[in-house]
Amino acid sequence: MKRGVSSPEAYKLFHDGIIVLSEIEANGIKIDTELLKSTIKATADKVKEIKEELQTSEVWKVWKEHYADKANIGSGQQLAHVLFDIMKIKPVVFTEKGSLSDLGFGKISDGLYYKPSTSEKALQDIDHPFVRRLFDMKGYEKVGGTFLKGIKRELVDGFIHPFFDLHTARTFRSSSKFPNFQNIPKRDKEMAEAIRKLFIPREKGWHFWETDFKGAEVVTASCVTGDRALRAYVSDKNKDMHRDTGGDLFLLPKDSVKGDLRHISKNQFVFAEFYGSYYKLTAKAIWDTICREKKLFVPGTEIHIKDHLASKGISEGGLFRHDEDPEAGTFEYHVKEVERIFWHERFPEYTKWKKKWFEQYQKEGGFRTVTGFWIEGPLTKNAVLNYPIQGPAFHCLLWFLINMQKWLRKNKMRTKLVGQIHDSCEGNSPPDEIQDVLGKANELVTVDLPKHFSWITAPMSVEVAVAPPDGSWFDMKEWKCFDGVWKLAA
DNA sequence: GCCCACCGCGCG
DNA sequence: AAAGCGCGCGGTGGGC
Repeated sequence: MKRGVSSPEAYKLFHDGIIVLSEIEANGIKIDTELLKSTIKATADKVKEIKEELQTSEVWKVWKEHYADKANIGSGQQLAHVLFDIMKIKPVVFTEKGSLSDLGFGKISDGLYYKPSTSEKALQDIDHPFVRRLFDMKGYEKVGGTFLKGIKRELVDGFIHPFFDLHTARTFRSSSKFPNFQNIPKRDKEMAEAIRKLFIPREKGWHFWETDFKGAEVVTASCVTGDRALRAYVSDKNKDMHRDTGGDLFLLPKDSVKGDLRHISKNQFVFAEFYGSYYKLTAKAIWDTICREKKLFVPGTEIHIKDHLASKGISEGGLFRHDEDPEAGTFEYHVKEVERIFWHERFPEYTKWKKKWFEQYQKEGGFRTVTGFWIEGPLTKNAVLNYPIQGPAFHCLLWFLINMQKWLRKNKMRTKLVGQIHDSCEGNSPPDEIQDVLGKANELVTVDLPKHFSWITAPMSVEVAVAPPDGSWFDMKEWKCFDGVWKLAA
């Protein structure tokens, strides 16, 4: 295939893909409008209640004295001034862009200074009731202002019809808007419940369901890079790279790494490294976490992980300065070694691929994904190494949507696809179709997909979640297949 | 009143 | 040299 042009296969995937996405848009997704109304009210009340409470605080008094009728509790700039100038709290995190002669922290160049950040993460160590409560309020404002308001605005006859675009993402992923269906709260349980309860099956007695690709990007990375160790990890359910890497990070036997420690290893080291982070950033994030969390114990004991590391000679985090080498005996120094093991001993073939792939990009000015898309132009190194994985992982889902829709039509099913989130598909089914639909989903992913994409050289699998009849998106529980019958996993 | 950059934050 | 990838959206605040 000619460089500079996407392949006919890539074109066909997006051609068929945009049609199925338009059908999903037209289907739309049903909203519990009565619950929407009451949730909007409850959220607004909560915001009002907390705001009034905040306005009785000493901090607000100071704030008011300085800004008078210009005082705005939603202004980050004002908050920064109150906390860091008036109250003399020492800022530790700064925003990306500078400001001309602003607050005078950390000079960038003449007259240009970094601004202290007022994000929740930046302020998490300020143990002040006003600050804590302020972020409670911001949470409810986010729910009400972005999600509830967005749903209400787009409501048509009790349905919303989020758009799914294929022309915006540089990686050849999709995006969604009006409202964005791909950023509905999930991790924060209270937020998740407030919003996901609103999404209900389109007909009485039907199921709301979701199929997810298991580890979509990791499996794709193993195929794209050809790293055999990574392929072994995603192919064998008894192997676990987050656990093994956690053993290195926390100086524990691999078998003992589970729960929170595994979670930290996975999200703050393994995934961060795959996205191109490096030891100073990952070490700092992990050290901050273990200093903050009082209940992080060596599994099966009451020894805090920090004390455990101290017993191994690591009692300092380090300076985490990008212009200085870490000092021996610090956590930063230790993570540097864990990083070396990760890339040079655990995944050496991935490392070779990264080097080769980036050099190839520098020579050609572009590259082609395994799915045939041509990507070119000025890109950062991390982008060059991430795009060829992020795109194809989504293309697996897009192929799934196309072929699921084809099968539904051919068999005159009543089941409807109602949404898509990068590696998951949401649908609604009558009870008499749910078994066939889940069976077909499983077959498409495990059998048909690897036949279609010859680059898939590691097993793809689905995870399935289903709500009881009339249950909402929030009410879904994991289902598994037992002797050919899909049912509640537990 | 409109536009824009920036920040912050929700998701994968 | 770069330093965590990809999105959409709401609010603030400055400029016109």
